[in-house]
Amino acid sequence: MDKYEQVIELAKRRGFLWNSFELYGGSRGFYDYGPLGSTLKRRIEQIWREFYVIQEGFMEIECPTIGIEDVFVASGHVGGFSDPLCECKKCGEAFRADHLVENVMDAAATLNAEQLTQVIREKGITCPECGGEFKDAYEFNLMFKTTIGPGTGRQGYLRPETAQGMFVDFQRLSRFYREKLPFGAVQLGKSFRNEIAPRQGVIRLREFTQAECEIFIDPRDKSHPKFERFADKELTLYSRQAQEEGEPVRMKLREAVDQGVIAHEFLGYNLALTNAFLTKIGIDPVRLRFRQHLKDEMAHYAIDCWDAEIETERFGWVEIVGIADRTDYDLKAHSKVSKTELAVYVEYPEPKLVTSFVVKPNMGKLGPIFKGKAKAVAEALKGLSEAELSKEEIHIAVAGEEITLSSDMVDFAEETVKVSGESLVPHVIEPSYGIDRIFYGTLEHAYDAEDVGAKAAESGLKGQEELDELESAAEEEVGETRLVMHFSSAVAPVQVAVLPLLTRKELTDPAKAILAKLMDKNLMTAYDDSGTIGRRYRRNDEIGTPYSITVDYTSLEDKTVTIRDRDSMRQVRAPIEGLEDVLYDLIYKGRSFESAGKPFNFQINSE
RNA sequence: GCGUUGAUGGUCUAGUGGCUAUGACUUGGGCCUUCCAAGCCCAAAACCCGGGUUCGAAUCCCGGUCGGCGCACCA
Repeated sequence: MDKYEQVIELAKRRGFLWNSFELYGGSRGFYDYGPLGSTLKRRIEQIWREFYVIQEGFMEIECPTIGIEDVFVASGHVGGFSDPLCECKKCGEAFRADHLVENVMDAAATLNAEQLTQVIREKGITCPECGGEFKDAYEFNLMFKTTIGPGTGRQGYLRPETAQGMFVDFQRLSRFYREKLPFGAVQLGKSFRNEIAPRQGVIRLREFTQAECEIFIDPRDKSHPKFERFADKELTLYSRQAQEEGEPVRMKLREAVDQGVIAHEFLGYNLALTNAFLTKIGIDPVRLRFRQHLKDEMAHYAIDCWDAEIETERFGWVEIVGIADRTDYDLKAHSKVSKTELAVYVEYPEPKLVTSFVVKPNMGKLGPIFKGKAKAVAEALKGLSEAELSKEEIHIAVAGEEITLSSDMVDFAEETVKVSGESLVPHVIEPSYGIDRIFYGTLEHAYDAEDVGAKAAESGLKGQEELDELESAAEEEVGETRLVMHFSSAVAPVQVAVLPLLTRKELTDPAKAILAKLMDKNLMTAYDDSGTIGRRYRRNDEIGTPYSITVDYTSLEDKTVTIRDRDSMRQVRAPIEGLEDVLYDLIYKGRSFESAGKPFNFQINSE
């Protein structure tokens, strides 16, 4: 079993991830999040909200998952999100029809399926695999189609990304933020893509969760007001140049922006923010890098684009976040299709006085004389210089006809107007997170099958004598292993387990009382009194419960319990009084485990 | 979508054209247990779906579904 299999096996068994519709044989590209998975995912999303909504101030909106056609015409998904496919009659192999045609003509990408079929027929293109003939080409659109309303209804699509919601709501958002750049909004939710062949479990789904943020910024100024926060932060950058050399480089953010590796501060800040988020939820920094899109893989309108990638054992480096400067492409596209100006008015620091030469044809006189031609005459006048307009008789040519006008038919003057600002189409910085992939990443990076003997020794839980025994035993056979999910306590689905040492009423009663206290503190708590204490610790290790509380007979005497730390397996003894606050601080405030109580050195009994 | 390969309790697995289909772990009930899984007793739980061949199919054949891999695809 490779690591992916091990992680998926555990995830399935323990209620993190299940294949959807298993009862009926399943369906590819869909996964259920079980009780623990759902909780873990929600915690990840909640931390994401802390970063983007609370810290950055980009409020969350919620738009329908079904969109109308216009939206995706504007976004380019109707036209561009489909691939023309073409299958060989003989061997059945499928090819991109436009790729087949590319060699014999230019602009193959602009043709539709019908046209492509025609070209393939005319040019006699055959299967590169077997030389067979091709069937007709057809469009495979990656969007799920549906019908809105009864009957023929209106064509609708399940959204292939959440981003469009923020673009469509741009005007409303702009007013909400009192028309002051930069502003942004986020959306967390489901998106849908009818993948041709989804694989790799949760890495490529047909229904998946995105967390996207669209930040609208002033195109003339891409500095970031909080840049200093991360300026000295070192990131692993796999820039275009680094990719040529084959080795990512560690670089401080300031250097990267100064040297032009990252296009500008705003993008750089967002790389660092992503780095901070991913690290916080437990992505291993060593297995995290930022890879720059190569020129030819970047959308034509984008200025710069970086993917956060994590290393997985089976799939190698997997993209989990895309951070792009999408310029004004999206707003302009929606502006064009909706015929609405999508821009903000930006005031200058000082109003500008703009002097210009203004020509005002006197339409009251031109109209009756020139009738239908009056407009053309007026336009011609606007093109004249001051010197020409100053003459007694003004000569112009309209549609090849010489026309002479008297000077009273036009006024002109040097005019100075005060301009206090201008309309700007903002640029968009877009961090786009694939939550399901991030979810898998936290599972794989948290997963560990560790040697218990070695771990116990490391944590000082074994005596020297036993250690020696262990060493000689280790040569013979592999020691006992325990499966541990080293979730950061911020995302762990179960935060505390309460375990009476023995299943006896005098211990279970106070244990249940403690459970109630912890629940009151809003901690996700589990109670378990079945089997031996060791088994229960292991069970909780497997689901990544960071802390376990054990009630023993000493508890009855001095009102203390032990707290066990999942990773080190060490224990401290702490008073029951105030225990909920101690745990809250351990989980949310980064309080050190050693400070939580007095050391409780119970040596593991190897009997 | 094409090719290839697989599918047995919750998990991992044994197995053969033929009686009540292995085993381990897990789970539940009980016993025992004063801090790190595998002690004892009891119990629950499976041959992916449909068709065919056959006296008889979980086993052989065909199709489907799902999983792995390769090709293609991958905002």
